[in-house]
Amino acid sequence: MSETPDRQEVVELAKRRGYLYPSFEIYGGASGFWDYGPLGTSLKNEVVDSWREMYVVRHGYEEIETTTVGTEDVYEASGHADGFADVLASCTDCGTFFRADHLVEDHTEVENADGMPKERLGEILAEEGVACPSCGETLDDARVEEFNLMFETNIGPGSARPGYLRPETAQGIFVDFQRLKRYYRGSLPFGVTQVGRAYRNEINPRQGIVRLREFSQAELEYFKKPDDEIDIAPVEDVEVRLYPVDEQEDEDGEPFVTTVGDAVEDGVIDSPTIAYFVGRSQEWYESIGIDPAKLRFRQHLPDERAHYASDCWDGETLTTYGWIEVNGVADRADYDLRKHAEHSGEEMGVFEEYDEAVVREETVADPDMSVLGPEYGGAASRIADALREKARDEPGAFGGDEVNVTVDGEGYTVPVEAAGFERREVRETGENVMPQVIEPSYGLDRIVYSVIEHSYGTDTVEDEERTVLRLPPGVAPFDAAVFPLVSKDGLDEHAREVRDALRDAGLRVKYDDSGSMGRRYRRHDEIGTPLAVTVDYDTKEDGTVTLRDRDTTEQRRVDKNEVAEEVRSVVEGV
RNA sequence: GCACCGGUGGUCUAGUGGUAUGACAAGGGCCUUCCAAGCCCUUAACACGGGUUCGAGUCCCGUCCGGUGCACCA
Repeated sequence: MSETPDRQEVVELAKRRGYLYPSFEIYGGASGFWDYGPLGTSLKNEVVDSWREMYVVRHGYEEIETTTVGTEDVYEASGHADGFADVLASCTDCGTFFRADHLVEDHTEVENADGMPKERLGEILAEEGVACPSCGETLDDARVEEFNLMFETNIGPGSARPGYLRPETAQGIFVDFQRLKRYYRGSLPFGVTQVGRAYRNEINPRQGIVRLREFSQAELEYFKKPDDEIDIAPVEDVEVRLYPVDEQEDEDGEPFVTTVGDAVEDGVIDSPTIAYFVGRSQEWYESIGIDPAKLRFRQHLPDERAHYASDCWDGETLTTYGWIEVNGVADRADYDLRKHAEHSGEEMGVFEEYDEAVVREETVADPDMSVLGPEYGGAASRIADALREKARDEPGAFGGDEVNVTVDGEGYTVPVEAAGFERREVRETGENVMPQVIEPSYGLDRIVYSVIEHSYGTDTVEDEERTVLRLPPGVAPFDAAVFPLVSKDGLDEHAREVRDALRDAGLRVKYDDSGSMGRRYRRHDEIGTPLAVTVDYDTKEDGTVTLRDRDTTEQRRVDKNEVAEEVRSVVEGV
């Protein structure tokens, strides 16, 4: 396990070296908002690139980009408008927050307090003399306020139409589902990804970059038939640390390490598809520098599941903030598509053809209303309905000259010719199914922060302590640094040529000729640059440069014409 | 949101009412043949807004930000 760093030192380094900046710092800042500096942006881009490499490139889960502002309909359908808009009552004596509707329901005769306006809830609390469950003081002067975690805005001038900043990127994919289903030519399963910002107006975010009001998500919505499961074979041997509900509820319960294959076989993870994405997540985390000893997957307890999820496994990393959630693999079932189908009236299902068409016999009645109408007057249409029902359920009743039905306790006898009874063959080639959704969703900011913490370390080089970010070469902000041994005798010009050659080869390179060699090595150790290329007097003689490794500090000589390939083979892990 | 503590150059820091100390870092120059060397010069701070006072980094109030605990986290 990597050492546990001092958070102050990590945050200080991140700010000082250009990884993370508090937003609007010159105006005092605002909690829950952080900017990425040049190095942070580069690191985050590398992390996002490798995420895309995994899902978009290797799995073919193509990426879309949807708006960050959504209309009210979207979030009414998704449940966020209600789910996010709790009425909170805060005790003026001890400051504790409570759900006002829960207080009213639990402590008075009033039922169905959910959805009551805040004014009414406040009145009830005062009238009924409800006491604060925390300190016992009466809540007659409690502050009762609606708090919606979604940022609200207006679409167009005035306040005609409310809009919300999206609280997750997922809804954009669900809302576009009909188009996406046509894009994938109507066949399940398929996956759609999105990377982007989401917004939650947290009550009091205080954990640095771990709890943000504006944050970046990378989400995959994997749409499948109810009994489709991804084959776990590619990840069955991947070792994962799991913390299922049983272990969490058991006093002596502990997370344990197993393989994805065994987790499915032993029924620890019900859904092979969820297990597959847990395995892929594990592999990906290790590739970007998350310490596997500080990584686990914890199953949500039933009462912490989101309103849409039937099962959920969270990836968690151990940081100086404790275990923090960095991703969730949630079984959203058909919740979202069903809700959007209901609210929009649109068909969200996918037509699935059977392997073989099913042919079955159907019995139907098509009553002749020109006979029934004049004969039975006002009862005619109900009699017709009864005939249709009878044709379906009791076809034998149509065998004679007449058929009897009962409507509202009164019997009617109808000539069988008027019933329009028919036996016919029906060929069913398939059915509409509502896709089930498995959603792996990643919190990029927390992941980037975890990578920084897990990479942070100190060691001793030549009796001097140094700070080093042991970032995997593939995600480090710079691929290499280029130094002239001294900035005279033409070595500096030579070094700039080497820099330019590396840049032409598509590598991210920083040139540095300030201070001593040792100082430059330290600078780049601290920001995690994996390799340093030094141009010295021998370069002029034999065309070789030294290539110095960040982690071992070992050096070797490489021909300057081959240095680009050498660097590339390290950063690409070949 | 409540309570307590804190906020001085990029970083760390001295400063108990009289125009802010030092170090490191950074930039320029000299020097320099591979792991924070040396010399010269330079840049650069009292979180913000009020108040008390002849005078406020210092005392008071409010706000913002951070830390810790409580609460919140669909």
